[in-house]
Amino acid sequence: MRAGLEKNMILNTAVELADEKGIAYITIKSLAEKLGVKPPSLYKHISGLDELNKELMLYGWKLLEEEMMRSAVGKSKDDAVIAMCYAYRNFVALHGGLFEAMQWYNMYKSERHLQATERIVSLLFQVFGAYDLREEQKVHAVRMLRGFLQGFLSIESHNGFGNPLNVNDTFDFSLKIFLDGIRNLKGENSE
Amino acid sequence: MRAGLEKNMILNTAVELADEKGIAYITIKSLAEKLGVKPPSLYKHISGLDELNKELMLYGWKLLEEEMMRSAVGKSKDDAVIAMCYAYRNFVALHGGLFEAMQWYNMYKSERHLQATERIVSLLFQVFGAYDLREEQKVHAVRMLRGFLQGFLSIESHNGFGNPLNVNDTFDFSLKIFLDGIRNLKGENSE
DNA sequence: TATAATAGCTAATACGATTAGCCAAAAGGA
DNA sequence: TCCTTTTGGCTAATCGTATTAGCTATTATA
Repeated sequence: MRAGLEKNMILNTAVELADEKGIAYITIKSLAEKLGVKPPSLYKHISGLDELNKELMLYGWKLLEEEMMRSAVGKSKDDAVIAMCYAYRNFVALHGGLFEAMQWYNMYKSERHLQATERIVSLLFQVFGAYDLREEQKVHAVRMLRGFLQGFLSIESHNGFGNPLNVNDTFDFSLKIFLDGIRNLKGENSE
Repeated sequence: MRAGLEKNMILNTAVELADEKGIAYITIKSLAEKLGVKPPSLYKHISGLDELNKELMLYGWKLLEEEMMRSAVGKSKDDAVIAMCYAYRNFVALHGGLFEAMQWYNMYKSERHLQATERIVSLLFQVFGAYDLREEQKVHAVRMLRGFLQGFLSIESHNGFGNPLNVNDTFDFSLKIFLDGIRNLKGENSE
């Protein structure tokens, strides 16, 4: 009987592996084992470990995009921004390993990767359209938020915040400072 | 004649390798080659690739700490914060590979790593001491800044900001929003 | 039912990390 | 200076994982 592998099954298994044990445990060997198959069999579905990691990265960005989009449906301005940030945060909480993979493969700056992140950037950009901002202010705002989210969530997911103070509160605190700042820009907009 | 290796020479060479070509190029093989030595020779100085990566991570945090500290000497409040953020940014610009290594080895959450980052956190915390903030507000502020810097600089160093708009401006924009936000907290301090 | 395509397997290969064990260079003391 | 010890670098061997080659049974299909 055949195992009935599919590329998607392999990807999903890789995601599980990464989320459970960390990205370093994504190996052909462990994947094959988890799928109940011998290592060479995987090559009938993927070209190698490298492709797999890239697929994983793209899959992660796509999933994140969907979550963020879904979270912001029917919301605008601060509500939308906050919803999307929380969606990102929940995503990382649920998919720490996948999130790592998304970062790690930054290294291999590829066109596809840029496109994948670009979609999320557009999403954010769209939400900031509801604020009274100049174009370049929107770009700055999106970049700032991207940077903060990526760094903050990376640290959080690795338990890098030593202080026992509640991390949720810090997240809210940060979003508030950010959104207050964006709101205050309006006044400077007609200078 | 002996090659006269030293652990520090190996570390420095690894840093060069990482900064020039990326963290993935740090291998025993390439290191040995760059040092004009055969791979097994390295084991007389280091216990293996894993230790090397950990040393690299610690070395990076130490270097960054020094740079940040140096940058803030004789400064206080906004000036100090801005100086330290720029020191961080310059560090990443100069040591993209080392910065990657510092992140990558987050994976191996170790006591030494926590201690290494803790020193930088204290540094920031100390600077925020000059603001009129409650203790937990200081913690929040430091965390927010850490998150932002790590994420933003990671994206920047991988050329992840597609838009041609000047990235310096975004950095300044972000610091301004952050510092304005911190300053505004004062008013809420006695509630 | 015969044929073609293909998924999974075993065996073989490649390559980097690491270990074992040898030997000459350096260091240090008489 | 000569002897002894330490040690750094080397070659050869081992190990582990990725990947390829080539076979065969299963599945799809005409």
